[in-house]
Amino acid sequence: MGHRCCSKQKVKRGLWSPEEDDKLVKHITTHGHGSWSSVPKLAGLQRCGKSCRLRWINYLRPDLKRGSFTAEEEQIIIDVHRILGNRWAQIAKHLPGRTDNEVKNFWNSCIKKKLLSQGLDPKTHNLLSSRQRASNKLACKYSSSSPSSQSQHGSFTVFNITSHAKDTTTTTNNNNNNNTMMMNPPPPVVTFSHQSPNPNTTYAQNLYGSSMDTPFVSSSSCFGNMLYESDPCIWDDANAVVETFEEPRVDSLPPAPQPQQQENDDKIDMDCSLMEGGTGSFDLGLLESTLLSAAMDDFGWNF
DNA sequence: AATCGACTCAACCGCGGATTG
DNA sequence: CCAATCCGCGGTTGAGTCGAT
Repeated sequence: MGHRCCSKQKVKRGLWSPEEDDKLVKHITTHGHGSWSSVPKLAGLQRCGKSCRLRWINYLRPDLKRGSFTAEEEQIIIDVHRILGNRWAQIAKHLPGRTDNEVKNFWNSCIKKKLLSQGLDPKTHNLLSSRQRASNKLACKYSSSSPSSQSQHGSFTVFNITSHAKDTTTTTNNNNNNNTMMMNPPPPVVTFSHQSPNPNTTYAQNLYGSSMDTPFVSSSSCFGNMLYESDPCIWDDANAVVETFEEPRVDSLPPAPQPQQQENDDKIDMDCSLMEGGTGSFDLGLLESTLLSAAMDDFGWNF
């Protein structure tokens, strides 16, 4: 076995020792990482480049924020995951100081269970069928007694959110003197004002509440045009949604697109339920900034 | 005190896309 | 073009930890 990148070398595996960390930090802070495959040799480490890269990105980077996720961060993860699916690296870009690995772990250990306990499918964010919910009762039971942060903010809603993309011109990049140390540009800052949801309010009511008095198409079209002009393929599916959209009955919610499929198709699809309450309970600012930044990454746009 | 099961999270693996020769 | 290599990503694993019994 062994990594392809370092199959010829004898490499150490497993947890990193403080000495190894020290070597890696010293090397990267003085020389930058350059080519990761050459880092182990230059830094005097018996590790493969891949392992060094991972250690640096997930643990040693100076701009990492340690500690547990805040309620705000958690909400951002849920919202962006709803849009992008399991694109952890993209999601992490909305959380300065957090890594994709951290976000992924947090999702798998906490958020997933919390969504299940809310009767929501963590993949689609849609309401689980009664059968699925029944099979998840165990998870609910677990989750309700979970010591995780949920107790701090009670039940949450994916929808009762307002968000505003803020000034994105503020830059935090202070590593200009070493381009190998450059961090990602700061993501759009997104703020939320949480509303305390009524725990008795059903998901479906949130999703297609009677407040939706603005036609779906018009509420989304301004945003749609923006991306459509840039890349029509993004909106292939969305158009399909628009064409087939009709106000669903509570018991026949349309399935949200599967994140996996989205990835395979390399498209950014949008769940029509996302457009719920086009009149305001979901602020398009977040959606806009998220999709736009994802699109910029996917298509290599630079402004 | 010992055991066990659940949970967390750092690290690894394999894959696919990009780059290079 | 094509093969080799590099890089980044998402999925998975397993050692360590913690709480319940």
